[in-house]
This record gives sequence, C-alpha cells and structure tokens, in this order.
Amino acid sequence: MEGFKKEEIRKGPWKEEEDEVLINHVKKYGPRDWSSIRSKGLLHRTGKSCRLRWVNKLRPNLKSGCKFSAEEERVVIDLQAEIGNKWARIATYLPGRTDNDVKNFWSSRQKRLARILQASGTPPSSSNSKQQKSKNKYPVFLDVPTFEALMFSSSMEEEVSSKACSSSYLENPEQIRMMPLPPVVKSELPGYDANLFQYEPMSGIPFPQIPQPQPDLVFSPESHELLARLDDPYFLNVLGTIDAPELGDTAQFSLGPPLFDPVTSCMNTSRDAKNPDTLFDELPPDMFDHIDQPLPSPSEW
DNA sequence: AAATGGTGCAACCGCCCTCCG
DNA sequence: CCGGAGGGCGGTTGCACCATT
Repeated sequence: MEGFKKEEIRKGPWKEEEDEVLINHVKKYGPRDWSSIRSKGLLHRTGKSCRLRWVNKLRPNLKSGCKFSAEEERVVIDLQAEIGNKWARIATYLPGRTDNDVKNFWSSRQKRLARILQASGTPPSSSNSKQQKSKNKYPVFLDVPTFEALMFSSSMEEEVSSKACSSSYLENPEQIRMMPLPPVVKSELPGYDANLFQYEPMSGIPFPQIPQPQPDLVFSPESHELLARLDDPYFLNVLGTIDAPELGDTAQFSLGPPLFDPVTSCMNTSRDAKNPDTLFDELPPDMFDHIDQPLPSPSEW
C-alpha cells in the first residue's frame, strides 16, 4: 500500500479538475490540512504541492498575470534592501502577490543586471561565461541590494547598458543620495513595520538608509563588509564603471499606477512602448508630499 | 522561416521550524 | 526530551513564449 501510494504521487502542471478539488477542499476546511487531501484520496499530490498551488495560483485576489507595477517594484526594491531575500515577508506588503512572484521578479531583475554589467565590461569576479545561471555566481556587490536597487529600474537598465563604461554618475555619493527616488508610501503598506524603515528627510525626499545591523536581520559576511563600505567613495567608484549620464542630475522616474489597486495595476501589464513598465519616468513633483505620515503597525490592520 | 537567446512563471526540492503525541 | 509530521520558505529548475537575428 505504501509503495502504491508513493507511486501515485502526481507532479507537474495542475489540471483544472485538480484545481477544482483543491478549491472545494479549501472551501470546506479552509487553507489547512493539506496532507489530508492526499490521505483522503482526493488528489494524488503531496500536501506541500497542494499548499503551493493554493498559495500561488488559486488563492483569491491574486494578481496573477499582472506585471509588477512601478510602485510594487519600488516596494520590493526597498524591502529587499532592508530585510534581504525574505520573499514571503516582502510579499505581505504587496497584496495579491506571492512570495514566488516576488522571488521571480527579483531573480529576473538580477539576471538582467548581471547581463548588463557584463555587457558594460564589468566582468563577473570569477567567471567569464556568457550567462551566469546561478545568482550566487554574480559579482558580490550584486548581492548587496542597496546600490543596484537604487541605480536600476527595468527601464533604466536598458539605458544604462547602452552607455556603459564611461561616466562619473556614481562618483559622488551625495549624487546618489539626492536622487529623486519615487517613494514607497509606507503608510499604505499593510503590515508595515516601522522598525524596518529608517528614512531620513532629505529635502523632503525619503531615502532608505543603509541598513544597520539589527538583531533579527541576518546579512552575509560579504554583505556586512560591503554595507560597511557604502560610505567609501572608492567603493562607489567601483560601481562607477556603469554609466547613465542621461539620467544625470535630472534623472527622471516614472510612477506606475497606484499601489494596491489591482485593477489599474493590471492595466499596466502590456509591453506597449507607450506604457513604460517601470519606475523612473515622469515623476510628479508633488509625489513625496505625504511621505512622513504615521504608519500603522501590522497589529493595527 | 528557422534558429537562437532572453524572459517570465509554475512547480519542485531541500532545509528549517513548530507542533504534537 | 525526543522524534515524526506538517507546513513555511528560499533557492533552483524546466518549459513555454516571445523577440531578435
């Protein structure tokens, strides 16, 4: 019997009928007791597989098929810089998004960046292969989210890649600090944890401070070292091999549809050139006006 | 039109934690 | 206290689709 059961475990793409069974189970018992789905003989899937399917695809109010809006990108970038690869935690700030979504988004982004850096003549530290398959093989500084997150949106990356290797865009840390980043409107983030954000008002522009070591935050030794060096102009010069002069002092940023509006957010999913899919275009001048509002703690929502 | 490469996404794997008997 | 089961989570893989050559 055990052997029989083992052989019966199904893998791979889910069929509609399986989805229906899973949905019915959740309707009856709620999103729990995943393993009982198999033990009852309802599905030949592992409990894990069922849970994953529910969480990633069948759960209500998912924004499946929707490209990340500019604001969502911004949230991910900020939070990744703050707390690292805690995708599930980051996903809690993005209604309708799953940890898998966030993870995939970030992974795609990392791949793009790696490719751009290679094209721009900044070779990976220990490999000369065309394409790095694992992000663990990327240059170490790519694992430090802060800078690359600030320097590249998906649209900026394309511009950057075409202007590689010449400018001083990153030479001055102050320039970076003064970049008019579109803000994450923390007050609108469900589950917002004020302890995770340390924004300092700089001419009304919020800027995510370099994460300070916190008891519950774990950075790799490399990250610790690199974070410690972020104020080092020489370190910045390393990144300065990437050029985006056209962004210059008046770098423009785009704002996507309002965050947490599944309808409008979903309308921004096409790759229409008229519809830039990214941050950093046409930044409204008053967009930072409401940043420093008090933020609800997770317990308040 | 075919080949190639990039991208996004669904799903699996393995590790870890928590809970419960 | 211990061990097993269940579940959560981050990392990885495989594949389909699309754009480019």
